[in-house]
Amino acid sequence: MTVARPANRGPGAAAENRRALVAAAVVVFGEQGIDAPLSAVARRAGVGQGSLYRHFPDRMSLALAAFEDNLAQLEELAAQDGVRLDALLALITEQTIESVAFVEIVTATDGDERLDAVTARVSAALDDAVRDARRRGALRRRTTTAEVLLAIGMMAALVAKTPADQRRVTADACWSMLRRGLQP
Amino acid sequence: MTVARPANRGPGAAAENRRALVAAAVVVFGEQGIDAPLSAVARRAGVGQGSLYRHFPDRMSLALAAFEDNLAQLEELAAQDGVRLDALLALITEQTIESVAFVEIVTATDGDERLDAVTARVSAALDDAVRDARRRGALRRRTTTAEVLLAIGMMAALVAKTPADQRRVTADACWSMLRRGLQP
Amino acid sequence: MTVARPANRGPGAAAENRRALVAAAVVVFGEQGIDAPLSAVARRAGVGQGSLYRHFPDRMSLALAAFEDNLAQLEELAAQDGVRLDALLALITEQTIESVAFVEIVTATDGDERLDAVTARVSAALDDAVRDARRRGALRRRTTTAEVLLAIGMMAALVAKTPADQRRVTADACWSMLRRGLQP
Amino acid sequence: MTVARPANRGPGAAAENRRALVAAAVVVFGEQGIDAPLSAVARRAGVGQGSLYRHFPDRMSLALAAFEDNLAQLEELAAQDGVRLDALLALITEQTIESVAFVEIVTATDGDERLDAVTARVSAALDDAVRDARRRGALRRRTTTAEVLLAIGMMAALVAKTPADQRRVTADACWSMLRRGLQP
DNA sequence: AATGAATGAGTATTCATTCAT
DNA sequence: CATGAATGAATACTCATTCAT
Repeated sequence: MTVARPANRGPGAAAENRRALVAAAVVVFGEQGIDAPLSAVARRAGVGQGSLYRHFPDRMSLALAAFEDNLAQLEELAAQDGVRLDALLALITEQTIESVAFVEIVTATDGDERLDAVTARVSAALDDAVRDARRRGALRRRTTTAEVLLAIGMMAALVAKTPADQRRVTADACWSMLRRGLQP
Repeated sequence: MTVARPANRGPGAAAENRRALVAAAVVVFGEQGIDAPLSAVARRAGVGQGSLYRHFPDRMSLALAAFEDNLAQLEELAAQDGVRLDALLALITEQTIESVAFVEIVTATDGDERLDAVTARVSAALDDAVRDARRRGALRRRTTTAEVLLAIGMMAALVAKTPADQRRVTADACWSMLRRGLQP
Repeated sequence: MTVARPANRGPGAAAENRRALVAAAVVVFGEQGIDAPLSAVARRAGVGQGSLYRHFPDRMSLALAAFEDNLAQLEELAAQDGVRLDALLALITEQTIESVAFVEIVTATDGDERLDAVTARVSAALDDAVRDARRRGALRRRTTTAEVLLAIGMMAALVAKTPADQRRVTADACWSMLRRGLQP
Repeated sequence: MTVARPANRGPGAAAENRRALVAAAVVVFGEQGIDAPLSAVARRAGVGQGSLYRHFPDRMSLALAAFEDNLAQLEELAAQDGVRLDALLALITEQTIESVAFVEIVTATDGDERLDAVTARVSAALDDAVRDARRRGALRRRTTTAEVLLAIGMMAALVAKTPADQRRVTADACWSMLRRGLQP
């Protein structure tokens, strides 16, 4: 007895599925955190579980794809002329507030090397602005990008544990203290 | 369906069981975080599931018991004459390094009021030292205990996400920046 | 290490405990039905689990004791001069409405012989009134007590499945039909 | 911790699984009542727990599916020309005798609206026959379908509490009295 | 290459019953 | 004889992952 099979949109749907999965992951991870059920992502994407696994063999690869957008935005902003460090930090803060998972991923503990790559990209995106801020006297002499990343990490880690409706306030309070720690 | 019953060490084992459960919880939560399976705690304590639930009706009550020791230590230290804020922060940092779960609890998001009590106790333990530090000029004028708690929160949140073997280094780096943010 | 043991009121408390257990059972079974946790009964009675088991080795023996009162009331009423069947049925109906468990026990399916004894007592309590009702022409000729018990059983079984706040209405509706079935 | 995976008969097994689950539910619920462990149903169906939950997200949906057959039979019979109320009641009685759970469901107390739908279907199935019986003088004037349902409810509630081997006798006795209550 | 059903291990929680004190 | 803690079996439910079609 053959069971009614729903539409199999065929190979052509591959790219479309991938996009849908990423979009769904952004939302689901953003709402429920990085431990959200993958089935929820697949469901929201309107895509079979199997396809999810084909495109993204593990949770991390899906998460990375989901937040590639954030990274790209950051890099794009960083590439603009005369962008100040504050603007970049503001963007990162915004992204953090919007999605718990973004932080959970970036500060994840698994020895996954793909994460190192992410950190490297963020670091690279900040590098110029850090140097510029140092020159302008907005940062203490000898402040490294790593230190700025540390500050970001602290803010983000705390904001991630904060109920959504208080995140912005918390983030502001964090920066208010951290900025004094970074300034000359 | 009555089955052979294993040893029932009797009510006399109650206190011992409780201790064993708390000890197990310290280890298990410390290693796996606050979401660790309760069955793992029971197993490690060598105690039946039912006994765990009798002693600690929910996860939070077990967690609180597990970290009561930390709080007590903190309060004891705070009660000593002439204790400086740095010493208290050092103790908290040490506790954080030793157990992920401690932070997860303290910074937990659930509206559990027992957590507010914990925060209140930490706050109370720091209060005198904060005032003293302000007077000594070790803190900026008008720095509140709440701000100190914020700093602790950031440090702890980040350390909690750091692999065990790098926690101390990370904690030091955090404080190095946070201290500048707190000082005049 | 000796654990603090709460009051052991000693053997003298036996009778008192028994009474407390029965009273608690009436309430708990009445509210939650015959499958209520025995621990709830012990707790409400303020008596140890062990004592419960000593007095009542199984659920049924506790249940029977709990509803002995109902039976006694019925027998008492039945013993009065000139009592009509209707009065007895009204009492039984009232008891049914008040406690689901009463029915659950009386109509229980287990081959427990103690239940047969209960049925026999109810039957005996009704016998005279049934005979009288037949004589008065309030029951069809040849109506047996067993038939009356059947009617009671149907009413009770249905009422037992009815939400508490609709039991009285349901009971009335039942009797309204059943009475036509019993009358000449 | 990936373990050896047993046969996955594939999606083709879906319909077959569903059927097996329903069949198992009929038996298990019929034997043990509506509170039977769902795991017992899954086991008897030779189907994974997860599949059970996929097909039937809650106990009630499984139960309804299990007794859909009974309803369908009833509706089919009701649709035939010139069917008498007695025939419908006989069928219902037969179904009741065969499965405790059928009654437990139909007379269930939860406010589940799906149950109201079932009651409505039974009611609809009886309506014509009730009207006809009234016309033929087989029912008292003004007897409503609701009253007939009440009679069914009483019979069923009692039969459900009767040991399997005495159900038929009990059911006959019930109807014998109830019929007098329904007739002119 | 897509689909979505199948699978069962894992976890939380409850409760009847036993037994040391 | 009372006490109440101990025990673990039983059950509901979820979800990561596999795989027939």
